[in-house]
Amino acid sequence: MGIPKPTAERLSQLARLLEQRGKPGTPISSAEIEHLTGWPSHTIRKDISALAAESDISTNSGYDPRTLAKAIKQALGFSIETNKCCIVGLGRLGSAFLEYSGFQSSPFLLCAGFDSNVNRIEILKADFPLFPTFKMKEVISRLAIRYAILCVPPAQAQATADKLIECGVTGIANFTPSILSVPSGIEVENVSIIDALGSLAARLAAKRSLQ
Amino acid sequence: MGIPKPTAERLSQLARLLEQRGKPGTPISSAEIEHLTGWPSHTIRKDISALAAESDISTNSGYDPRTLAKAIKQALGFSIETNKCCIVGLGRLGSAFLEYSGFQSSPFLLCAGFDSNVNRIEILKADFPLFPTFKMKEVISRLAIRYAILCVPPAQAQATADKLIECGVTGIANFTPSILSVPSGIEVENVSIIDALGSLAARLAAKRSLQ
DNA sequence: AGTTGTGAAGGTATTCACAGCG
DNA sequence: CGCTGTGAATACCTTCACAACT
Repeated sequence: MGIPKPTAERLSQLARLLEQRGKPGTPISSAEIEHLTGWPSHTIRKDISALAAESDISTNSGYDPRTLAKAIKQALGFSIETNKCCIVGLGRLGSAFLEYSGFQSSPFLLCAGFDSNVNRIEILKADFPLFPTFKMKEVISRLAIRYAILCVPPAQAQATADKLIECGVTGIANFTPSILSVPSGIEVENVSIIDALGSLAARLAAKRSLQ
Repeated sequence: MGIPKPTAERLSQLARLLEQRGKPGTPISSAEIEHLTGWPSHTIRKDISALAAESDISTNSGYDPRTLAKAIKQALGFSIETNKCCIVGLGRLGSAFLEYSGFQSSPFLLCAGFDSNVNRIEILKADFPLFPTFKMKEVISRLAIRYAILCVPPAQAQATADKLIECGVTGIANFTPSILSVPSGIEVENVSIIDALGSLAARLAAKRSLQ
């Protein structure tokens, strides 16, 4: 019941791939997706079958990109509601997300930024308002924000996370190298460049060892 | 044979946690790690047992943080050699990594940055040299760089990746929203804020649905 | 007591192989 | 035929339960 986590991750990336591929009219086969992504074609077919979508998704020469992308987004709940997010910590990393282009076709909406340095808030520009940290409680509850992108210095990570949770945030994308501890019911996703490089190295080492 | 991927990810984070915890002398129990991370204590014990480490790693009241951290790093190949990395694309996101503090206790060494905008290279400061893009081939092969952190605009992502691979890079941490296609033998790790938020949302939805 | 360590059981995801369809 | 779709087999990871140790 429900879509397996690894499957959901692949499908989410597949939807992005379909959009960036262009040629929305010409069908795409599981073999072509294998070539583009490296995932075996049978895995892709299984993943797609988990969508339990209508049958007009595929033809005799592959999948229809538009229909498939739509089916994926629907199955993953991307269209049901837009989830509000805020950025916390507008240093180099945090402020980089102010102009990140990837949010458009996603179910997530950036709608606030916070930093304890009032000066920064006045200098930086964004499509949504920026606030000093002491207004966090008021803004997060007023806008009903449920997700936070945490980009503060490592030493402040845990304290800031605690505060966010108190304000009603239930999901934290943690760009800090700190490991956060949170009460049950709250989810954290660690987005660490070190972990990313680590798993690259591990996979390359695994390949090496089997000749 | 070999350490399972999910286990390796948890252990890598655990090593960071042990270091940031302080008190390197006082033992830590699997129950305490469960409290800090949310991973069940039996999973942690299984993970640690996969290290096949010497027995002085644990006492009757828990694990010795220093010994455990060392054992993890060794098992994950963190100490065998330092892996050289470069940053490609020094816009907001890329330049943020120039001052990222998480590299110290990792097996990865940032040793070059590239951008096509010569002006940026002169303005930005880093502990390692920055080069214009046309020197990529020469620098990457001279320094024997094998990992790249890709931070260019999405439209240039695939072309830049192709070039990096041609230069000898075998692992790419892709911070771009683009999905890259690469030949076999090359590994890509997608580090996407959208995917991170997506998996947060999926996990929270799963929790909701089971009451 | 309170801890780790681990074989065995259970659950999930991947891979296979081939049926079915245009 | 080339393609998708899917039950069955396999491999993998997690969870359990309890023995062993201090």
